[in-house]
Amino acid sequence: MISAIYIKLDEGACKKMRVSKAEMEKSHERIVANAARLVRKRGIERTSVADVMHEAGLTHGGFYRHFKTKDELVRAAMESAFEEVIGVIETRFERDEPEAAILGFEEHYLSKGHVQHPEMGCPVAALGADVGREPGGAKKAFGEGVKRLIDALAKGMRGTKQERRQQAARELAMLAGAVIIARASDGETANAVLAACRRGNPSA
Amino acid sequence: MISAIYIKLDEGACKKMRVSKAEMEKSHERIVANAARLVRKRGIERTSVADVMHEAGLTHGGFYRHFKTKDELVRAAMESAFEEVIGVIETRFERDEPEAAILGFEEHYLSKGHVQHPEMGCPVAALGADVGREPGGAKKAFGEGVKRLIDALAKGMRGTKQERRQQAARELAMLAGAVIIARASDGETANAVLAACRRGNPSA
DNA sequence: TGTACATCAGTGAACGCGCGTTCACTGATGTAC
DNA sequence: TGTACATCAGTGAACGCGCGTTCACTGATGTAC
Repeated sequence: MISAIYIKLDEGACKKMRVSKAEMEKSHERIVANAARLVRKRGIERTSVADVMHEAGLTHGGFYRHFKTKDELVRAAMESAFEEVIGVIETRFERDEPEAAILGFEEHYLSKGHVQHPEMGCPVAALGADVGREPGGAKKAFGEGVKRLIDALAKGMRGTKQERRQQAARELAMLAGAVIIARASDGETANAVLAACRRGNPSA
Repeated sequence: MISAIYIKLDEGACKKMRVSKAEMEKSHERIVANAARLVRKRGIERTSVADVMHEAGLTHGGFYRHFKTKDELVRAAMESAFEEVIGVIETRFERDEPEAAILGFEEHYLSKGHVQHPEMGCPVAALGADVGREPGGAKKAFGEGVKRLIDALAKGMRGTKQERRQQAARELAMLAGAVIIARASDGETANAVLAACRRGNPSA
């Protein structure tokens, strides 16, 4: 009798077995996409491999068919997040004049929405501090992403190539710094800092 | 014979017992000072209560005579770190003219030394991202610290009180952002961003 | 000032928990014939 | 195209580890008389 019940439960469990290559690729993309979301939301340390796999609709054991270590996943997630934000900038350049595109991006960057939703936001603000404490590999990937982000922003600046790059680097530093401060502060201080960093403000 | 050896070891162990109030206060200060150093170096999550106590010359069990939770320690450490950096600014104001003091502080902030030694540096750059993910209490203390830091910096700015505050907020955001990016990037990108944020640079 | 006793700072073992990673296993997929 | 078999994506239990926190204990400190 007990044995019969056991068998019934076992049949009901409906284990997923080997899937096709195409399905595996989809799984891989889901894992990276969810990791990119979760590491930005909770930070690298507080994002567990098991959580990422669960959000991707899988169980933790299968993780190592896709990545050798958690660190490798983090790098992939970071690169995906940089792609995302650079994509946002480039879409703006396609729609608007360079200067208007940059202004719009900056406004969006300093918005309440971006402050409250790091999971869909800039990896510089969300992961910079975390990556600073990780060993070598992540820093190289992060530096690469920052470089590309600066290059994207530089398109909307004025002056020589070097001047535009420097302007973009300063702008990125200020934007990321402001959002990090806003996320870490009470509402009043957060709003004051965000407002001060907007271009339209009186003493800009 | 074995029993005799056991007793000998036990005597040699020289357990520390209850200490005087003055000594306890010293212990408390050592705990906070080491926590302030370690959380900035390794981040809040990677700093364990046991590590902090060990660095303070104590064992982990005694921690709860000083703080109710790790979170309480983190808040105390944060406040101590803010005191430290605000102290640095005020010392500069005592020695130099306001504008020179600010320029000197900014140069120091963007220096290689500050980038490489977060444990003695600004808590905004070191802890901002971490605090953003902590529950309520820490954010209030952080916001308070940021406000005081902005007020200190505002003394070296020009214009009305509001303009000076806004200028200071923008400056702090840029400085913190630049150092966070520099710490998280490879050497080349790090230097480029730091250089771009220095006042003396050609397109500033 | 001296004595008897309660207090409590600090110790170190122990707790439950979540983590990254490993592993034996399953059975559909992919391939060689 | 059909068959037999090796491969391997995904499962879920298990591992060792470090963490925050608790606890029984120790004996010097602090206090009441």
